[in-house]
Amino acid sequence: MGFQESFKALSDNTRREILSLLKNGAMTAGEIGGHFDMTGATISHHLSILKAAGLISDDRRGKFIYYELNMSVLDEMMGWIIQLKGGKEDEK
Amino acid sequence: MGFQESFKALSDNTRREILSLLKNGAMTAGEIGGHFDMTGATISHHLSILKAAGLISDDRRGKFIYYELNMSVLDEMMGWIIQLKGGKEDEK
DNA sequence: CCTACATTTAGATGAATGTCTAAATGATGG
DNA sequence: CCATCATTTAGACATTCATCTAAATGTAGG
Repeated sequence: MGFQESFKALSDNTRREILSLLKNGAMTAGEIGGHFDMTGATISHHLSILKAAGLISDDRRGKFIYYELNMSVLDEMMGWIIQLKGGKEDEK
Repeated sequence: MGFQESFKALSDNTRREILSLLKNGAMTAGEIGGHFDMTGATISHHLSILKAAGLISDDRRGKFIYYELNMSVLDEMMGWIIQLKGGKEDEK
């Protein structure tokens, strides 16, 4: 992991929209795909990037795989931004 | 502008390091470049991306161009993350 | 088992990205 | 004006990325 991966994951509109969808609860890959004009393969690719970045987790229930938001990486990103805004006291 | 541009700007290690350097105050392009093992042209390119994203501003003083952190876009990014973490009340 | 459905993986393609070298622009001071 | 220094712009190149189509995997139900 690392910020490189996290920010890169968030740097794509489709992936940010996927995260917004998941704000309201877990969804299957198919449900997510239904909100976009892209093939399932492309959605699956975006989901794998979000997962590799630790921004979502998946949970297979029978035939479906449910995806849901994972807050901890978001918290780390917020921490990085806050530290940047934090002022002149902390060198490096 | 837009989040696409902002997150993309932050998705590169060099650019995040540049922002960290600027946390302690404005610096010239040359000073910034001195912290990296890259040509000035490459640093200039990164600075232009950060500037296009609104994350830094520049200020020419004679022979030098000073760059400094700009907080407002960082605030917007934080806002986006907070809203994402915010829970189920806000649809969209 | 076999079929159907949900999702991923593999491979291809065009566009975007990070980096470099070389040349151009801008500003200063003799 | 001209030489010099700081920085950017232009053009090239290898790599990464988003997307697609086609094929593979995994799971459930008859």
